[in-house]
Amino acid sequence: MTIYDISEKAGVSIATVSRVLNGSQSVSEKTRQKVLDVIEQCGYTPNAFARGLGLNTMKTIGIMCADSSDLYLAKAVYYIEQKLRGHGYDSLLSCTGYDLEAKEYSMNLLITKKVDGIILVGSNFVYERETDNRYIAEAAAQVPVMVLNAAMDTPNVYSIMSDDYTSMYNATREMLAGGIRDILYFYNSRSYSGRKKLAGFQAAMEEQLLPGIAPSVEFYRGSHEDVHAMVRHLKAVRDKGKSFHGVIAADDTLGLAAVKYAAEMGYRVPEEFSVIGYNNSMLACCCQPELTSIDNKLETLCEHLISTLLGILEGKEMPKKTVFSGEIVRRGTTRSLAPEQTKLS
Amino acid sequence: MTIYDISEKAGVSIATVSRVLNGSQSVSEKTRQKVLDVIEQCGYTPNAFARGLGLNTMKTIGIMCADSSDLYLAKAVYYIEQKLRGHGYDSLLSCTGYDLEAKEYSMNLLITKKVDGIILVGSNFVYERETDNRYIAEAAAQVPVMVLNAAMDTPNVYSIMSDDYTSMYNATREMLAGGIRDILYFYNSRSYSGRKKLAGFQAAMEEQLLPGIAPSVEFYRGSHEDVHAMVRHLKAVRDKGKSFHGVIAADDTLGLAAVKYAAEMGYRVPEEFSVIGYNNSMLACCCQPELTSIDNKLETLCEHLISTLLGILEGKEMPKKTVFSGEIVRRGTTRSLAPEQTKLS
DNA sequence: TTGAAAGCGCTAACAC
DNA sequence: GTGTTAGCGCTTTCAA
Repeated sequence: MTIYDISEKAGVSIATVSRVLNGSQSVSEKTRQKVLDVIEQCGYTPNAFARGLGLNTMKTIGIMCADSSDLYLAKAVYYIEQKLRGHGYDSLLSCTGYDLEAKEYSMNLLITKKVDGIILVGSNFVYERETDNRYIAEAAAQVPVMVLNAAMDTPNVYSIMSDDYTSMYNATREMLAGGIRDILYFYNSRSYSGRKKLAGFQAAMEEQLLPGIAPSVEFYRGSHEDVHAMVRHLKAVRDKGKSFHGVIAADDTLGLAAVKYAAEMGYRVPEEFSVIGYNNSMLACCCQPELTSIDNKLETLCEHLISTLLGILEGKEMPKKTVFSGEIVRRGTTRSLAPEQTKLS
Repeated sequence: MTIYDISEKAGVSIATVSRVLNGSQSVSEKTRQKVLDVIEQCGYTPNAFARGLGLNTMKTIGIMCADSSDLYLAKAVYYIEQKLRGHGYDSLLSCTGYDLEAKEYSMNLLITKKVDGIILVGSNFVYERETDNRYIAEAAAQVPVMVLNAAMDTPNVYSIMSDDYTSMYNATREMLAGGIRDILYFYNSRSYSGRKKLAGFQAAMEEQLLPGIAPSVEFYRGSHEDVHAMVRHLKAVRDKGKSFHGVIAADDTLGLAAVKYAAEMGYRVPEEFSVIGYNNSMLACCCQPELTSIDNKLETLCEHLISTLLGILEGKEMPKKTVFSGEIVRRGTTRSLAPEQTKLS
């Protein structure tokens, strides 16, 4: 069933059918009705490939995501897909994993499929070394590239992010204000936002520590889901003699592991041991006591990401970088402070 | 940059370029090299739309998923996307929500986009009423439809599932064998697999209860992520005078809520209160004590789903229905039984 | 308001 | 082994 069949049955030319299909004004009401009737009756739908060929777009956006089963990334993908479809765009999903080569490969595939834009979900796509980000710049030469949670100063690359540095800085200050000095920073990613978070922690710590003393940080390499391995990691740190009574985690899963660790060590939380997580995911409510965590306004970020992208696709000038601030959500793993106490001297 | 440009620069016809592109044998090594050089040098990539139009496929599979931010569904989507891409297929993701109309709409969109097949992730796509499943049958008239975790006896619809009925039946028997009689079944979905699980629970209970006494079941309607609301729901049940010392949950989130509930009520788990969850997700390791849960082998299901789909697309005859059995993973929320005790008299 | 016809860029059947 | 050419099904000038 093609446009020719319809035009024939309706006794008009294919051009007229095409006009009806595309809602052109210059078709008489009578003709339109006749054509619509035939279309309805035949259950005809235009061939998307042919249309794509003519218009050079199939209204599809490529979404790249290292691991869409990660709680946080999955939510982002979900928001993004929903909002895109609300605007008539389809989403081509590509779960790339964390390996650079795989990312480059996926990126090329998406470009080959002629998507109208690419969204990088998660800051792990942006590397520290300029050369490792060339694949993004190359893609951006073809289509607009949106980056969630990371910034890149590259033409046609747009960033939407939360101010992770400041969020972490404030969280650290707050824990310090609560009287905890031996804080361990527990993280599992050296991504763009991972680096910002770490820097925020270090900045706050260095204001308080004696000069020359480095803040404690621990990098966890294992599976992002293996809470037991995270707990083991913390125990190993302790067994090596590094003592800590507070953990600031780059992620709620790590934070939850810290809560479990505290329980296993017999610490009372938050009296003897404090924890702050990141992302304010459902995990924060899954442990006991519940986890204080930083909300980075994911849905807002995604909304802005999409509206920026749509603007670009319409040819509008849009901001290259949009930054929102995060917010600490206090629960049971941190001591509540009197308002004046939250300010450090 | 088109195939014409390449053919011209290489001094051959477009047919030859096309042959090189598609790895045809009947091209002399010399010509092939020349063409490849030009392609490389120009950075040419074939236009996917034109190709799609000619071949009538763009090697794309539509993935429908009510909520890809759900822990379980997200994992399924992840596995499926990975395996598809491993076989050269792209994934068009559509998060439909739980509303029937939205599902019908999304399904049509995917068909319109001319995907090669559709995968329904999660049993909530299959309704109890035959007429509500017409949209699936209609789609299946166009392309193969794969259903994860639900069965449908419809041409061109293929089901891959875990035996939820038996898993739940066994889990319930095991809790009964542990000496708990006042078990509450806590669920939040009347999907296909939701109905099977419920039936498994009821069957096991009815073997033990006095005739005429109905097993306790509670349906939770709230957000799938709101653990607090789930706990409140359980408290409300208790406040209405229904007492229970065991919870079998249709989902780990509900199970985790039951563990929280027990803690808030001051029950010792598992001595005074038992819980079994479902899906064996990371949540099972997030609560204290850790949650006994049923593993339904999601990755295996997804693997078989994909290989079945690929078989169908190659024109092979494939099984309409594939069933795997689940497995109970025992953790801290159930009493461990001596082997002979696990058998009920 | 309508129609004829020229692309869009590729594949594949057929001829050489 | 290589080239010619006819589609694939649509959009969009340009004329009428």
